[in-house]
Amino acid sequence: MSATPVPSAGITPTNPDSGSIAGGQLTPAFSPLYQQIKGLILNSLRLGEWKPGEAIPSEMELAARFRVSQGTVRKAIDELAAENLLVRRQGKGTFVATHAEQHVQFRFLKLVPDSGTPGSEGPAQRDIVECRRARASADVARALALRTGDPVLQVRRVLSFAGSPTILEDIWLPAAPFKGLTAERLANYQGPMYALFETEFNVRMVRAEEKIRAEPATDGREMLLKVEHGAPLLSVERIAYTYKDVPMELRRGYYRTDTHHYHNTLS
Amino acid sequence: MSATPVPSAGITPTNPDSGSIAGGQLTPAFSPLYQQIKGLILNSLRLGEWKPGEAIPSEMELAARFRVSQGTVRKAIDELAAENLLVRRQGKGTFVATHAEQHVQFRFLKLVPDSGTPGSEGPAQRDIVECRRARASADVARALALRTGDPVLQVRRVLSFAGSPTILEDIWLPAAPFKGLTAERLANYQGPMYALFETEFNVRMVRAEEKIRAEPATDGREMLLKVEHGAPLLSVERIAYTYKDVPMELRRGYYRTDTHHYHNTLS
DNA sequence: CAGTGGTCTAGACCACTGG
DNA sequence: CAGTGGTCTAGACCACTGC
Repeated sequence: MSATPVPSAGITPTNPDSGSIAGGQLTPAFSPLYQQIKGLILNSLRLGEWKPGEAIPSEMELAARFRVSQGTVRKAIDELAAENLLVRRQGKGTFVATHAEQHVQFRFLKLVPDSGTPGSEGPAQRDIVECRRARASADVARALALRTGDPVLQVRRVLSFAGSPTILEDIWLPAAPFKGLTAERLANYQGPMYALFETEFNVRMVRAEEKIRAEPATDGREMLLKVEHGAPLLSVERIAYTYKDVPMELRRGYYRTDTHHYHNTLS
Repeated sequence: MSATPVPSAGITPTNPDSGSIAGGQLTPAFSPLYQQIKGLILNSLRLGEWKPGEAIPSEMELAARFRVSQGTVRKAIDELAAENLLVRRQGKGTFVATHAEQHVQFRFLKLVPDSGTPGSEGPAQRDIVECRRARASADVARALALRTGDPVLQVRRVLSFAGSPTILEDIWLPAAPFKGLTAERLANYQGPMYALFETEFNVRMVRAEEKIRAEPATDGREMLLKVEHGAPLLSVERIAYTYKDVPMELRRGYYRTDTHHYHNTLS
């Protein structure tokens, strides 16, 4: 406990990626130890060393594995938990986040009923309208980092709350990672689509960007949502990403906002 | 440095508010020291001990003042920084967040141009259409935690980007804290409205909730935004809060989304 | 009861800022 | 150069979970 300022062994806090080209970052930035630990944990997550819902090793174990102190591992996990990749549970352990849990059912769905709490209308009814193979158009290809004409899966579905069709979604997925996805498997699965992606295709959606506009109901969408032609709908274009910021889904949603609204918190 | 497990002096980590009724929380929860420190700092912020943009005392000074270790102060400040109430600047100090800074000009405005970066169209043109005293209707009163008929200020303004009217906003403010606010003072002020609130009325907006819907342009809003009657607009209802979760503003915005979109990140 | 995450301390050193 | 926030360690103890 006296003079032993030696950081540790093996890993040193300076210049983790000297000469690396990985992130596209040109700054010769200094990267603290806990960031490197965070990267190592992230790798294990991406490679599936621990599955969604499972516990990862304890902080002490990880500290031993990486030969750093518990506090350093702790800071790495703190950030991963803040990004919703991990979930800490005191007395139990740290778990890989999943979309298949009750209290995070609607983690990526910001549409809530005007009165009542999210989910108070009972479970959403999910109807698959269509599921087919297609070729990526120019925009779809750009959004999914593919090339025009690459094979994609296209899904159209309607979500209904309390019996009323409320959301129409057109979804594009790169064909390769989702090989074997059919309308049946989608229709038979109870629960969030992203939970199915986790269990069946080992694809975990981690982050998403949404562009929101007001648009008139056209092109047959008025039929599926049972609104008048030209009625205003909330258009929500989402690109969802997996761990390494790889886009894995393009989704164009059309929300009725006469009984629901999109809720957002600014801080 | 040997056996001195005594936590500190004065403040103890257990039962900060035993018997308190404040938060509506019935749990006799244990509150860690750093949370109490956070509360003390929050009080100083609310009372204006340090003004927006100013530096707060260094971590060492605060640790001495509260008689805790630097690490404990650090954790408190970490959370306040994560909530955007404070801003850390390495080598310089920790500063009270403000809406008057270049890089946070649009902290609460999520509407961005379809192409280009936020602000790339140059500064927004702000035109005050109206600013008058009124009485709170039932909804306005509920949103602002007032009683129906209480005096409020009502402001209507149009924001234009690149010369095109893009946002129409109706704003309601409780009259008392904003006594002396006039159309002239609003019109003459360059910069975000929330920055004016900080400097002139000592009101700092800290958090906001938005409800977003798609609505047709009616009631003359089509004139001010120069769109056709019935054209879809993004309706953004915002309630903005100051430090103690006190609502201080109700704002109903109508956004044109033909050249811009509301951008949101999910994680 | 052992094991987990959560809190707190004390001290050392590093990176960044500005005079 | 001194002062700030940022990193890292080591060790103690606390709160929570489940056997």
